[in-house]
Amino acid sequence: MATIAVENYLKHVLLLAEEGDELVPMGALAESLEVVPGTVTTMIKALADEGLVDHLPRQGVRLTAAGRRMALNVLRKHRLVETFLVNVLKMDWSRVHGEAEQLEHAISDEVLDRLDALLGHPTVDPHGDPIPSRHGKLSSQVYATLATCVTGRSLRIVRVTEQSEEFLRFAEENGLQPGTAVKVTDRNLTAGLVTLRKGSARPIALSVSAAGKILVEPEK
Amino acid sequence: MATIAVENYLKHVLLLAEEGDELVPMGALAESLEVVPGTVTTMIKALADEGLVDHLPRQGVRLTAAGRRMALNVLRKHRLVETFLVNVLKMDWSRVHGEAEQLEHAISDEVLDRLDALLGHPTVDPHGDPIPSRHGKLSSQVYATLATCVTGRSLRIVRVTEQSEEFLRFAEENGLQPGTAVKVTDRNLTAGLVTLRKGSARPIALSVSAAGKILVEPEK
DNA sequence: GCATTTATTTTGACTAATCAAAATAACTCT
DNA sequence: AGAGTTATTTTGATTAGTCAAAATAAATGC
Ligand SMILES: [Mn+2]
Ligand SMILES: [Mn+2]
Ligand SMILES: [Mn+2]
Ligand SMILES: [Mn+2]
Repeated sequence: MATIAVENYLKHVLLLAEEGDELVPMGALAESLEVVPGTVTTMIKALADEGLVDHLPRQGVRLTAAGRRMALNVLRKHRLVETFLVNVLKMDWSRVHGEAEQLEHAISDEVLDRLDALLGHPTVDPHGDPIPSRHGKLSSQVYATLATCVTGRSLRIVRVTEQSEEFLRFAEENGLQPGTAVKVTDRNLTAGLVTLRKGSARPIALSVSAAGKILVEPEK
Repeated sequence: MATIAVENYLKHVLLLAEEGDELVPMGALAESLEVVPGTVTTMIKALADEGLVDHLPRQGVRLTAAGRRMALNVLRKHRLVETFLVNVLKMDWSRVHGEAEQLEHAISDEVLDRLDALLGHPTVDPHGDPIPSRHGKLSSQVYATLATCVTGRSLRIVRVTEQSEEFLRFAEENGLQPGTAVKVTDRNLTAGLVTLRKGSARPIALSVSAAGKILVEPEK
């Protein structure tokens, strides 16, 4: 039986590998899990013995098929729970990440399936993060960001890739949520500033780094 | 921060004390928590140091006010989660106990409040178990059981005090759930048998010990 | 190419929770 | 009251997960 710690390690390896089977450096994993590097080395060696990851000493770690399957199941729980908390319990999208961090380890596969049905089999969570399918398929579509997209064209926000409460609250206050139509009116890389406009409302200014967290697609 | 183990210990002390502040023997706690007695002694001494229980060596254990508050909060989560699983996710009442055993440790007080509102502030769970109020009030009404009630009178089932899947499935198959009207037609204590009737349907025979798990009130 | 910096691993220690088995205290029965 | 039984506590180990700090390997800079 996977413990909570094991589930968290696997999920973080999955997220840090950012689609594809790149090696995740131990330091990145330690940072992401908020533990010291030595702890990660110890734990990863144990997970490697269980056949859940491949550990290339001094290089990094990568999920095995078995590890990936478990990680995707945890991620599916996380994102479906977030969707439930926002859509059904009407919680603020900036607060659900921490809740889901706990609940993802407490929900059985049966409850997961019923939640999925209750929610109408959503494919993305409230932040636009893709929800892995029941059979382990995870959409890996690549989107432009407000820092990299074309300017002047009408775009639709599809995802906000940042879970911090502050950022999400800020985005919400400015109506920058999945589904919103926006247009980048100006981008000054020297100043590190992106200016955009929602419909005919007053323009919004964003740092390039903040803009990079907001993914968009061309409005059809 | 209370760990999962601490929450479980406190909840089991609460349930075993059966309303009132009787001392719970260490052996009963060990049995109920499915750990060996020595483990309970160790853990209870730690909880006593934290001020969550009073430990009278060689006699037993009892919750302090602080411990009772925490235990009631866990129990409230447990029973509201069960209610959610049955009423919203339509799970079978015989399967929700195990799920709630995990979820009770993973949901925050905020989610708890929202679940409570979503469910319409229920006062009992699907088994008829009373749900502690938000402010720590737990109904301790005493009911007759099918093994002790008057015979011949029309009664209403209010609670089934047994969480085993087998028993709950059996009760469900015979329509013996909270809300159902029944009448004890015969009780033979020598044979250990109770016979009852639901409306005009065929009679149902129960052992006295099974009948003792089903609580009833006079039909008004 | 060697010295320095950085990342990773190792070592030793700690905490929470548990068990097995021995020790002890408290009942029970005659 | 003493013997035997039962419940509880103690003692010594074990496992999972963690940190601090020392050791080592790899990469970088000049
Ligand atoms: Mn988590
Ligand atoms: Mn999300
Ligand atoms: Mn529990
Ligand atoms: Mn119940």
